[in-house]
Amino acid sequence: MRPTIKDIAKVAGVSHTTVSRALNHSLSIKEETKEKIFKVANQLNYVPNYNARSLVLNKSYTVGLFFTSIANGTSSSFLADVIKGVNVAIEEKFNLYVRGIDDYQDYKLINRQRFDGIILLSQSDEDDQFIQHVLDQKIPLVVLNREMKDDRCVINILSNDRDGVYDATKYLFMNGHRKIAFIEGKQGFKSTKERKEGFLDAYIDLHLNVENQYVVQGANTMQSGYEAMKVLLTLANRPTAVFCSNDDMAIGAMKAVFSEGLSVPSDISIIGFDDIGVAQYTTPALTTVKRPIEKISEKGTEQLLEIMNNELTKQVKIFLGTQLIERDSVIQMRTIDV
Amino acid sequence: MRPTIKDIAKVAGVSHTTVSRALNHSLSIKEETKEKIFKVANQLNYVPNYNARSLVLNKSYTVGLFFTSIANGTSSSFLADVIKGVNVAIEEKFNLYVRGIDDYQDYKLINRQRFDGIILLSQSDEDDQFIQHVLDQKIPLVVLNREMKDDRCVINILSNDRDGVYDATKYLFMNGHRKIAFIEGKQGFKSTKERKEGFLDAYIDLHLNVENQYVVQGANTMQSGYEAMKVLLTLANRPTAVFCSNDDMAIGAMKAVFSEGLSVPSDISIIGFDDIGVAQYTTPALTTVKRPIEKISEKGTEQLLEIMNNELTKQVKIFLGTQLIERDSVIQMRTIDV
DNA sequence: AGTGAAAATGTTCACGTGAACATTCAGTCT
DNA sequence: AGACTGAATGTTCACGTGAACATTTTCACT
Repeated sequence: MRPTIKDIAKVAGVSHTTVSRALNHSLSIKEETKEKIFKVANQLNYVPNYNARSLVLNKSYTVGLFFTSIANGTSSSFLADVIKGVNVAIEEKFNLYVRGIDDYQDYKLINRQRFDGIILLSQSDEDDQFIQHVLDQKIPLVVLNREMKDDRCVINILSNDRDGVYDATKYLFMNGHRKIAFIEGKQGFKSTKERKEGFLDAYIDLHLNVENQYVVQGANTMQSGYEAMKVLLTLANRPTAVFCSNDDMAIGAMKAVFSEGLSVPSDISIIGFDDIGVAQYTTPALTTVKRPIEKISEKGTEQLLEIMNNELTKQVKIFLGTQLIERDSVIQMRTIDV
Repeated sequence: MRPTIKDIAKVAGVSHTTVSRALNHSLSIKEETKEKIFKVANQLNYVPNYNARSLVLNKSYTVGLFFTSIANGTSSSFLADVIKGVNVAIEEKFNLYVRGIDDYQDYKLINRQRFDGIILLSQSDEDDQFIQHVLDQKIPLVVLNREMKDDRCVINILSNDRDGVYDATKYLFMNGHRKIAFIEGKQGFKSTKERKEGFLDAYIDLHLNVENQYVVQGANTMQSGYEAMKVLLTLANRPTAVFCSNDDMAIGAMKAVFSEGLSVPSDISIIGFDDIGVAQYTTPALTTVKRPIEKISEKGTEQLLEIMNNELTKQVKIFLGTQLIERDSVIQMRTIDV
């Protein structure tokens, strides 16, 4: 059996409380005693029992990392980037649990005893129910990636997708494009709505006529991007540029263009969103809007740890800027037909 | 404060042990009492305290999912596929804990009290130290993705990379290629070695002369594939086909070919390994060797749960086959120069 | 040396659960 | 009816830790 503080106490000839205090660096322990206890602890190869500690302190040393869904609509690179970001910032003593909200039948299992804090990568308004549950449980919460409109006490970190799309659309315009199509993301995702709004705002500000047929539904997957582009290519009045709500769909869309014997960007310019790893390795390299998802995750984790330590529940909303990454999938139109 | 079994006991007018027994479906509880207790438990919205339970039962309800490293050398798609696979099979009551081995300074924190079972996606022989630690702790273990040669008690599930590469190399040969180059994976990874061996075996069996300059080092990243291919393209006697140890590098390699104004597959044929999501959306679509990593993860999780429940430590080694996926990045050579 | 205060350590208890052992109860057999 | 049996439930304790409160030790100051 692995040693407990009582075993250490016996060997060191002190009471178990003294050991506890020493290990927790209490100030009222003589330096000498402390050293002795640490020595014994090391000799016995002591490891604290987190379950017992959790029980008495009512802490879990666990941080939950939740996604709206892990199986559906969450791209690999998104999942991986988030996990990497969180891993950078999280302390070793914390366990990191990864799950999709949709894996849960019942939120009962999500409570203070099990989670010291929760990071939610929220993609859909439907997560609100989950968020409410977490808040009810008074579990420190950080919501990333989706803006929380109401004034509930949460840390909210996100990228300004709307502006990102707006700027990208304008960029297409500045390059002479007037017939700009848009491939939407997965229905029900907040980012889908945000990005579409950014696009429409730009369209209006640029005094372009919004043609319904230029807005096509996708589902955030490469396949859906492929299919959506196929539809756009059948149009009599074909667009000269297509904005795809994420890079995965942009990759699918490029494939669709090639499959018709057309070229990117000569025939069709394409812009994506996210700047995933492959984006710079496609041919042509994908012009896209970089969303600092790893940074967001890292920052969010830091904020969460801060709340967990200080117990103060300040409310913060941080927008991390997006950035247009110019690569080779957009061409400058020579003839501008207004 | 959330209710405990003692609160339930008080309301139901029984002892807390009776409540405990009822909730755990003990046979020696009258059906009537049991019903009453469940009713009260539901009314009070009772949720068991896992910390207390863990303390007394010495179980953690936690499964650890470990990677050799999360930040280095593990591709996004690999990470995501594994997590998805595990999530399919794991039961709701278990927490899933994700970390890279290299995030740990000290394995002390990895012990039976914290982990009921561990799934290791092993990529390097250096993981052996970790494996030994886990075995010493008598934590049920499943090692995926890398073959364990010795007879220690583990479940070992993996794909037969060597055969996969062998077959793919032969496929290039059958298509008339004689000058076949090879881009190695990240140094220190077992898969790197396995795949290289498969390649060399094929080379020998096909009576080809192994040219040292045809074997170039990579690091599993797209960038490294790009750079490695650049080197190959400078050779006086340029290869007609290149086998890349993973798809990421294949994507980088393709980019390198294009950047020289050459074409895939007309000038250079390329084969990858893994069959990641984008592989079918590159242009040309990437011919590759499919490795069923999600299946491996799912299967591994099932096996782990089995051991954890039955307590019996059987030893299993399962090879899941790889499969050559013919797409468009390999061309049949017309002139065969032996 | 004696006093008092602060520093250092010890004793006891609680956390929520489940197991071992103890007791009660209902029903059966003589 | 009394003794016995097994089912049903209760009592007590342990798990490992840390907090509250209690006690002892140390040391400065008179």
